[in-house]
Amino acid sequence: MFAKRPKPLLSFPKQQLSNPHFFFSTPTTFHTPLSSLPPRPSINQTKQAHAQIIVSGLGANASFTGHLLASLALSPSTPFAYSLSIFQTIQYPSLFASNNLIRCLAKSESPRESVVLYSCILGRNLIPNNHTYTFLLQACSKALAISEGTQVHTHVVKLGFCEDVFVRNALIHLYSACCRVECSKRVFEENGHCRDVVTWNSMLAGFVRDGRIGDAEKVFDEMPERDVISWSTMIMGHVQNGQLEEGLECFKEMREKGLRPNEAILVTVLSASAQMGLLENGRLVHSIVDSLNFPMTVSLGTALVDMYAKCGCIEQSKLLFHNMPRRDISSWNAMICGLASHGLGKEALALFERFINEGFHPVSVTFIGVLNACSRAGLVSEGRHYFKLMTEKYDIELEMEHYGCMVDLLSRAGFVDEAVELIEKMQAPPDPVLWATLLGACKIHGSVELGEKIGNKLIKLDPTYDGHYVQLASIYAKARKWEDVVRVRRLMVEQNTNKVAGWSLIEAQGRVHQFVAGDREHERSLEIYKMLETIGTRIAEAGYSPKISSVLHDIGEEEKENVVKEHSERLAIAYGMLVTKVGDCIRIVKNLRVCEDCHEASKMISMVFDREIIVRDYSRFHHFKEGKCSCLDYW
DNA sequence: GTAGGGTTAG
Repeated sequence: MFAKRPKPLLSFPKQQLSNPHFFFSTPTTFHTPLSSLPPRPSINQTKQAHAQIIVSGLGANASFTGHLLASLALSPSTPFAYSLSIFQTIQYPSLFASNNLIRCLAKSESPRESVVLYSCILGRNLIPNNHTYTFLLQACSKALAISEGTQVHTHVVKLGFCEDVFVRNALIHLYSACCRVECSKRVFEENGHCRDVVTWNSMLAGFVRDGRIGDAEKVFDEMPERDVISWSTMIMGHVQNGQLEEGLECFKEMREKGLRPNEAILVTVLSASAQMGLLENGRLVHSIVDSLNFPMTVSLGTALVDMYAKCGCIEQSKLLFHNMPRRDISSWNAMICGLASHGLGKEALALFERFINEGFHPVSVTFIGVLNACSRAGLVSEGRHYFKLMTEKYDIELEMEHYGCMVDLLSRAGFVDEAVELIEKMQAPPDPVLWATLLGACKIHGSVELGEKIGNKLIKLDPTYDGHYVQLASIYAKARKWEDVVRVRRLMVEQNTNKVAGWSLIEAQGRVHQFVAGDREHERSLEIYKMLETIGTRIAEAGYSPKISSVLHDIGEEEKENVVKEHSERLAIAYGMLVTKVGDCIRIVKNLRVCEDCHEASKMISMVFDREIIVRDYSRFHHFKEGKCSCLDYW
């Protein structure tokens, strides 16, 4: 019925699309001579079959040619020009051949063209079928052509394909790809009887893509059957939306059901373990990779390198990196950044040089690793050199993170004026984080005057963030300017700021134990505090005295000591001492930076109890061993 | 005679 319409329903933006006659010009010879096409090994077999068809005189047989197109549509690397040239040899293309050409277009670089071809189908009195719409909607999704897609939807309704599960699924996918998840939901809810696992997965992916994790979970709970794609969508949904624990929990549930994960799931859960610093969990995933005989692909290898580096096992990370059968730029980036986070600056720079010598071209992230490596190891002249190199030689655009590394490097090394100059010369308005970095350096160098200026500026910029008050107050505290400490603290209370609670976690006996300062919630709290006492006595005997300048409160010295003694990482270390064997390494992850006193205490604990303690703080790793820290007190 | 959903890494 559509073919009889004088004008097609669709109003395509023709100026951007091909001439419709292009598709149905019905030439009897090839539009593009076979010999002029560049050789593509992946379609060689199809070409050979094509040649056979021509040689055997079946070139004009529409059925053979239709099948040839169908096979070309299956190959992802077929150049569209080649498929088109075959299509154009058919004098009267059937719907079958036309559908397969739409399918070829859907996979091509110009999927939007498929609507023109569709329009030609209508003009040639061919009646589209369910296959036509599946391919056409797929093409509209790829082109993010919502306007054309919506018009195609009206045709679907008029032609009565609303109950075809393939067409419905393609519609749900189209709307979610074009950020119209409410429309996806409407299609999903209409004809509710007509659903299969793909329908549910498409709706699930739609909510995930839109960040509606709650709705996605509801769909996931309600779906009558789940396949590996349902699980991978849900796990990735959690992880990509920052719900790391939920992602790991979902993975665990999947494993309990006896399902085999795919590579994407494994990479995602490795990433979640890495972000949380959960070494035991990461190791478990690694053992699954091995036991299921997954090949060590670039993605899996990179995820493992990243996980071990972020969980404190830099040696294991290096070993895996060097044994990777193949690496890509991300593998190198992960390794360079990993080395940098462990303070192995020189090693990171040496690896970067090897990377260049092997012919790789660095990207923005590579330089974040390189500049971080310089900053964490105090390599000032190297930092200046690479900062220049990235723009002048590699033409990489400077981003806020690069400035962040440079400001940190310069100001911490004492070149505060140079850092200020760098910020002031920036073309884009500087992120307050840059000033906050400078403020941190002012604390290290005891620059009260500049710190005061920057601190007040930051407080004015964001009066609700407590971090700026804390930093400024600790600058005053270090200078023993208690009146100012009290004033800033009072201001902080008056402004009703949002306090970021500090926490530390430790994995032990298959569980994650998280502590906050002064925490008494843990089931073994009494023993933990007893252990804290023992630790305190033993390290005091060895010559430790508390560094309490980081304590804000205008309280007595003794009380200050108690406050730092109960910092979250002390509680985590004490718990670690309770539950691990003598000589075992204790691994802690915390969300804030290590305070000066805890850093000193950790060094002493490592010596007195002969324990290696590895702390991942907000910005880097600290390996405490035999009374020393890998950061050499430079952090 | 043709079909669909999910790809990770600082």
